[in-house]
Amino acid sequence: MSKCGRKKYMKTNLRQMTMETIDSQQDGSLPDSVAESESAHMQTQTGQNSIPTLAQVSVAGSSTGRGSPAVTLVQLPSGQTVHVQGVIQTPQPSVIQSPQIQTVQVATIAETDESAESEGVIDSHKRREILSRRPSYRKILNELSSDVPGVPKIEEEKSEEEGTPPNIAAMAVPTSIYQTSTGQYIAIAQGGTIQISNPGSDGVQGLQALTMTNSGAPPPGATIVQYAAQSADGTQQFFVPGSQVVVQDEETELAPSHMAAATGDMPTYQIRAPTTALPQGVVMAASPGSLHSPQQLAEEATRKRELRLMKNREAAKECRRRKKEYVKCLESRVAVLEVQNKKLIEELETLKDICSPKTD
DNA sequence: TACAACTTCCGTCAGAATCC
DNA sequence: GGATTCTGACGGAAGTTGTA
Repeated sequence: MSKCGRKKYMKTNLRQMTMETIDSQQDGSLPDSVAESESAHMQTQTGQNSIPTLAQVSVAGSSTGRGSPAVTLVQLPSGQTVHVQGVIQTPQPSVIQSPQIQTVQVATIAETDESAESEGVIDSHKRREILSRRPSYRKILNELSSDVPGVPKIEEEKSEEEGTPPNIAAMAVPTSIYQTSTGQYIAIAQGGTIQISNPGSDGVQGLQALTMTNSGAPPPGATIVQYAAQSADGTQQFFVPGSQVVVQDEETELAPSHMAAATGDMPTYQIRAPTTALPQGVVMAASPGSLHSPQQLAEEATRKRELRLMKNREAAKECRRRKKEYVKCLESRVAVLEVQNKKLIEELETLKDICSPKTD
């Protein structure tokens, strides 16, 4: 198969995967692609028939009760036990009872990527909240919820909650917040203080502050800070207003007149003038009023393009991450619905046995 | 071991969606 | 209505897997 053919195959596969994920709610089986990638979550497809899948999953209902997130233990045919924590809807204990509203996570016990999975469980609700902030995803999630009576719609978000990294919320009100490709947050405060926050650490401890001491006010309009994950010499650097470069260097080569802050275990940051060509993906901010020659205009256009490309690069990464999250959500929903379907069938059989007169 | 088929990830572009 | 963000589509690179 040619490369082009492969691309088409992949795209077709992706569409099929999405459709099959939805269709599988009807036939009770997971698509191969999903089952393969999500075998750690719940792999229930064991045959071609649609019914056997339902019959080979045993449920040890360990619901924690009304109002709290229920976790259902599911025994798979292979002996593997999985925790099924409600994502969208919990398996209904009875057709008579009203549905309970929950969120869903499927986690596997004793998995090799246990840490990643448990992290997904912990952050699932948070991520769903993040997803719900986007109107497009809010719509999708609402469509998912609309299938199930009793599942609440996602309400409109409060504007003050949007876009603020949790670790920076308690600090001085910054004018700009940027997230690096390594997950760090960089906040530029009004006074020129640069705050660097590691999201994994405590909100206060993860913050590092740099107070810019360089003389001269930055040119008006130069408010963009760009970050390069790693330059060729192994340092991290980003750019601040005033056509200067803040470089993180593991070796503490201090530049006394420009050094802002480097004490203790903190990484060293230096404010330098950019002496070489900018690394890929890094652009400088310039004041619109400072452009004079056509060459400068061309450079400005190039910088704008680089900035746009870098933003789009990050946006694409985030988009792909959200898409994966969305697919996982669908897969989790399939798993929960399968369990629910099995219980309903069992209950139906029980009722049939009770109600039907014996013909002996 | 070489090779093809396949998978996964990434950057970019273009258009849609959303924001202000 | 322009600016910004999001996302589908495309193509390339690198890794994995099965096979002769």
